[in-house]
Amino acid sequence: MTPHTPPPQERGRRRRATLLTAAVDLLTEGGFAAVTHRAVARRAHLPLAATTYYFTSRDQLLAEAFAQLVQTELTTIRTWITDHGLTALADQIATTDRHRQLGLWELYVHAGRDPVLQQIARRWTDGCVQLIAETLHQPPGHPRVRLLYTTVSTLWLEQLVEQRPLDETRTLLAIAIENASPPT
Amino acid sequence: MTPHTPPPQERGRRRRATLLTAAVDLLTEGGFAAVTHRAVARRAHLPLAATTYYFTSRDQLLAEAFAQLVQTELTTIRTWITDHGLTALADQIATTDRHRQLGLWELYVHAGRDPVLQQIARRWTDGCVQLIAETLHQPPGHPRVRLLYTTVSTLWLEQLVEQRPLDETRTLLAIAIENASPPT
DNA sequence: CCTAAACTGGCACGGCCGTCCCACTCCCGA
DNA sequence: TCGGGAGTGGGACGGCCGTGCCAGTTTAGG
Repeated sequence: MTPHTPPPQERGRRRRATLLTAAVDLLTEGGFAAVTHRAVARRAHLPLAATTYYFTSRDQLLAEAFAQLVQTELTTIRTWITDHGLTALADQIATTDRHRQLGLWELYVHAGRDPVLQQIARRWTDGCVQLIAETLHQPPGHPRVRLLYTTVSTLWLEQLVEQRPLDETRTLLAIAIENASPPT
Repeated sequence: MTPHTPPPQERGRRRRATLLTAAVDLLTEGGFAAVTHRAVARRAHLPLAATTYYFTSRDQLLAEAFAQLVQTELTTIRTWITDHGLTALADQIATTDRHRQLGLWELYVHAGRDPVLQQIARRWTDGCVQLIAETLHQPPGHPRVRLLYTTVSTLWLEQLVEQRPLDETRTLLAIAIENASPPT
């Protein structure tokens, strides 16, 4: 009857992907509550039933959207860091679409109540730590890396939510990076 | 007609407080979406219309509940730190009701989309920083304090959402506190 | 004591929600 | 070529939502 999993036919696979993208967009725009079957279908220019045809439930749709968002953001950040360096991350946060990342954090927190999402949340953290480890040329397990990540993470979220003046964030970030640099 | 503000009469003021408490409870239990007029009224053993009588809208109710939650949590943590020290904060996180704090963070992130909540979110951050400053006997503006807060904050949220093994959190927290201690 | 304001509580409207259902069309493989 | 499963789409059901309405009741203050 209903696949709810990778659909066998080409057109179906494309449709599923379209729905997922629409879900991610809505998530980033209106957050969480905006991701309804109807809204997703409308955004994807597909009939309402398509959403229940390709996804068992709204929860599954949300989970997959979260996973996709995590994936996308991680690669975006990786590119940015490669191009501009870790120190400039503060500006990246200010530059990039706030809502996009607010949606990510919204789901991240929600993951605390949902084991399925929790797994994806861990992937997000691991990915960020990994990224910082690469930048610092240190193993991901090292406390220095881990601690720098915690600082980056909070500054990031704080910037998104509270929109404090940017220069303070920049300063703190610079200090934290300095502290975390290997003694050589 | 409707006060929507501090009600003049005693009974009314009590009722309003009851509704607020009920809202906080629901927020912590089911998160965000669980705070509906009907649910709050039911929880407070009051008729549905009481919620619209004492609060202009659901948004206002949520905002006040958030403010109360922030207030409560801050004093709780202050007490804990005074009694057990900053290092033991990791155990506090594990001990205290997870859902209660998940609700707080949920609203914190949501504050990124709502200017009214944003103000309360800033109060939360400021309160935490202040707390750490007191513990370290240093001015709240000092980068050391600020940076220690970022670490504590992330470890806290991470513990709540991802439920990683506790000892790693404890270790990292200890290192961070060590780093942040004044050189003397 | 009595009147106006504060408060109560039941009710209903309109809307959006997730999900299910079913007749229909298309396209792949035998 | 043709049968059947994959895919489609329109509609409907039951439920919960926020909010407005209003006749009734209580209570403070003159």
